Amino acid sequence: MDKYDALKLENQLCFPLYACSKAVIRSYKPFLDELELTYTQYIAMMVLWEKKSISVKELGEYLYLDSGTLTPLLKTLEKKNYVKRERSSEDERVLKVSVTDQGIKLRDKAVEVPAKMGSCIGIDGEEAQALYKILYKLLGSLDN
Amino acid sequence: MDKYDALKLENQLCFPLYACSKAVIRSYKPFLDELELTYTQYIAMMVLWEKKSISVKELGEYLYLDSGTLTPLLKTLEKKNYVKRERSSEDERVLKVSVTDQGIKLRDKAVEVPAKMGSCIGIDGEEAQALYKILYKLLGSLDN
DNA sequence: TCCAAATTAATTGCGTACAATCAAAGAAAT
DNA sequence: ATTTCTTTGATTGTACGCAATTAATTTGGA
Repeated sequence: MDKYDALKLENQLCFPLYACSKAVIRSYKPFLDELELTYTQYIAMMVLWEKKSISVKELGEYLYLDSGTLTPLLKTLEKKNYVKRERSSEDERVLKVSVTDQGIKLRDKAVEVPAKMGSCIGIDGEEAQALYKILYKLLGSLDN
Repeated sequence: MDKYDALKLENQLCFPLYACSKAVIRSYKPFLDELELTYTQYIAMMVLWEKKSISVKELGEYLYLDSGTLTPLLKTLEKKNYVKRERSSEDERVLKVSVTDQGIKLRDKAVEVPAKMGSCIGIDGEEAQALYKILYKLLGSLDN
């Protein structure tokens, strides 16, 4: 009809993506507050729990985040005693981030979070599967 | 296998959602730079182009954003002469935002953006449709 | 060996996000 | 009319996101 139809909010794919992402992160907040973690800190801890020790660069590759975001975030996690930051002795440019004992303890509390969140989400398993698949495809096509 | 499987990044639905949202916004940047708009300013302008004049509260309802985000953003758009901000005479609490002539001109440049973006997205129409539908369902279930 | 290029974080600066609080204005009730 | 409640934005403070720049270090030639 209208030559400006393409600019209507309801005709965008980006907008529900953007709004959903924020809505989901908002839904995590009450659970993450109990762990004193923000959402971004939570996903950073996820990688750290798995890898135990990792460079800032590698961590950024997993999370699609750069040092401008990660440096202050990791300093905050260090203040909370969840991680330790130290330069690699082989290559002084590399900063290795590793989980502390406190950080490891946190994992047992955190393991409850995904189930709690799952019950907030109003789509069924099949849709979640489909969503997951399309999102990773889209991510793969945009990333680089 | 592992009792901590639920905490793996690849088992989260939230993460690709979060990463995709940022990746898409990043992809818009080169096109929006030409209009001197950020992504959030762009979607705010979308609503304003449609509605011509709207209160901050209503705008926030469309965008799922609060005044803490919108007030500084709208002041920036006002500095760029794309919008005008003035109190309603009927109810002084209400601040009406309206598009200026400059703002209306911008629409003709912006109308090219959705097509340009479309060609960046690596999923087909059917998948995009499915994604759109699931995202709005999820958004509806979380929002309140 | 020495120097240019590349790698890796840190820093800076701007623009969101959003919770929490505040203040002003209007509405509603007795 | 006075008080109370509600609505609406603005403000403040914390935490991202990310581009751009800088600094330190290592690597890879000539």
